Amino acid sequence: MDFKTKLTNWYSNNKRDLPWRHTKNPYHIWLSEIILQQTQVKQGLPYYKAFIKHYPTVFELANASEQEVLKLWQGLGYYSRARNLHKTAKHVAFELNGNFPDNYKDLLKLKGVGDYTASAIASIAFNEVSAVVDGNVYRVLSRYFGIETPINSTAGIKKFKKLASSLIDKGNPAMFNQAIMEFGATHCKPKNPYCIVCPLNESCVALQKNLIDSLPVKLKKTKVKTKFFNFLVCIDKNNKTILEKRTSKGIWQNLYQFPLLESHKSLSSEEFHLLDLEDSVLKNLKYDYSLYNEEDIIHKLSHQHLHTKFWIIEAEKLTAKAILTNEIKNYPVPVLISDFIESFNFNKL
DNA sequence: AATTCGGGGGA
DNA sequence: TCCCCAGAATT
Repeated sequence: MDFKTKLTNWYSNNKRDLPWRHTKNPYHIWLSEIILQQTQVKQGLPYYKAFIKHYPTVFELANASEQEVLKLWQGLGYYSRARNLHKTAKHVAFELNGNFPDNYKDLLKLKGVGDYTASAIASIAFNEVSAVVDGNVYRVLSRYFGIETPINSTAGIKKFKKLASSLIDKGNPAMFNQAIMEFGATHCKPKNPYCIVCPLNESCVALQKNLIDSLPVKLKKTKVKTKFFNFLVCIDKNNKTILEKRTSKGIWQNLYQFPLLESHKSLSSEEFHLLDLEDSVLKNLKYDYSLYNEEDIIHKLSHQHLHTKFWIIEAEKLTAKAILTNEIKNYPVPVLISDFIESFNFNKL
């Protein structure tokens, strides 16, 4: 038996029952692939179900507001995926009459669709022979063939795409692509893979050479930066508060938060005045303040550690853009903010 | 070629 | 802690 036969046989006996495996609807396949980018099935599954329920077709998604889409995406991370999802839905619905492109080349033109996702949709929804290369494929192929080229180098990206293309089952590209990914996800795992009972173990180079734990090779990532965030949680006698939209580039674009002031260090309660309050929502306002958390809440992103303090600001009457605190739930917010909102009882004041 | 985008979970 | 996850876009 050759590589693809052993792999697809394993898949037939071991695949998980997942909702997007019961359809060839390009909208459903596309939605699942966007959600699953850099996201484990367990984490993405409830979001997939929620999106299908709220937006049964690409037209409902296209007609939704970006804020509503981001709210439904809240907690999943990489929010550019949600913004691009919405843009592409509008494009498909209004420019392409609701029809997704049906081939790799044209799928690649869609916002948020790169090499992996274009191959995935083309093969799974349209049976095009186009090999996917995701994190699972890198791991399976680097181990089986004993390839030490870094998977995130230009040479590695080309080599593994070419190798996967040479292995794909041209008679059933949809099954082969899903099989190799599923095999990587549940069998040829990063830690403690099931080599003893592996259908490919007789010919796996990494297993023979004891390289399982050192493959795949990956270039080291950049180091994490530390930032100090101070959120101003304003509350007035009318039970109103202030949320601001993050409009600039960077993390959490188009999500909402309490007014934010950054500092160069973690501030104590006595150092509140070190914040640049002149240019903040507190300008020309009488207020009392208190520190909600003495210890920094450290919110860890992949490339930033956010040392966070929440300052409770009580005022007589907030001006301008204040909203009722019971309306907060309508706004998409980062997990850091939603965790605070959950722990802080606005109604007690 | 490197960096920037989140958040959850495993060992 | 560190690493990984059905990667893409930007610099």
